[in-house]
Amino acid sequence: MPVKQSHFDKELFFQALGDATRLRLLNLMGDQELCVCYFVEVLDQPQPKISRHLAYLRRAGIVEARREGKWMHYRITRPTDAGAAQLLRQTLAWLKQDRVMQSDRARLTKACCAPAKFVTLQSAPAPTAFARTRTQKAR
Amino acid sequence: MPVKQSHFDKELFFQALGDATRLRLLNLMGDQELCVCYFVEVLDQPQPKISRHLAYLRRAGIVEARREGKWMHYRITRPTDAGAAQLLRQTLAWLKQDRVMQSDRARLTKACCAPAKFVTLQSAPAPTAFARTRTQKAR
DNA sequence: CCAACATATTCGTCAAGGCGTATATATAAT
DNA sequence: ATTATATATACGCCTTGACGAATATGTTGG
Repeated sequence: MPVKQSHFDKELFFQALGDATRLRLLNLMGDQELCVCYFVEVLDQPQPKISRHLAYLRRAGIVEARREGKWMHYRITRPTDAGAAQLLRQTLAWLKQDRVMQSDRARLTKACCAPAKFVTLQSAPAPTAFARTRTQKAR
Repeated sequence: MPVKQSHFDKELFFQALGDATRLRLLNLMGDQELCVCYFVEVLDQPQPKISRHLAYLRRAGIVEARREGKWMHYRITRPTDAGAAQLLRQTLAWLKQDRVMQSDRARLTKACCAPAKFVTLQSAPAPTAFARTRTQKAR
């Protein structure tokens, strides 16, 4: 007898990927957890817009959020569906080849290594990947 | 010096995949060329609806069309962008695991092997994959 | 409690796109 | 030419979702 397959919504999955801002957000997250303020800073877009797109990705089951004090950290989730997981991985790899995505990542690195230069990031928590390279201002 | 990358529209690509009907159409095409009337028959949806979705896929550069007399044959195109091509291939493989997609394929096989049973398909050209298995009614 | 800060949500507006219905176009057959 | 057949497009209606602006929520520190 066949195994009851979890009904993964492929339509919703692709719709979530069908927006340039959301693709840029996913590219920035990549493998590391990121705080909202970094998205706002790096993409230079209004904070409500960023939050709305993150909420969309969350509803689609592509990202998860974790609260740490005032800050919200978003990270990419491995979808329950194996096919979706593989497609997502491959999509992220695809994005890395994109010019715009590369420069986004470059700006993120800059912001993470020298956040004091950005007024809005002075007290932001550093992403884990960069945590060791800076003095820890946030608890 | 870097090679000038063709600006493949990833947003449009994913949007094209973000619709259940279009996914079903792509699944039916798979690797073979198909005539519009088969889509209409197998999916049991109004013909204008099918045509509109095929037009969408065409605009997105995912399928190509070929006219043969009164009939239009649609087939999946290999996208110019290598990453998109791989994602598309993988998506098609993913679809094959889906219940609905499997039953769609089963109905297609039925329609192709015994089209005389379907009034609307009596004079339809058989897909190439099935051409040898039937008497050729269409030129 | 209150102020400051980070983030989320709401609201009104607008464009994209899905649908059914009707109609137009293209080709073939008579 | 006319008619039938296959497919495409146009129209009106409706929903989704993207946006900016304003406001609400949640958390920390005084």
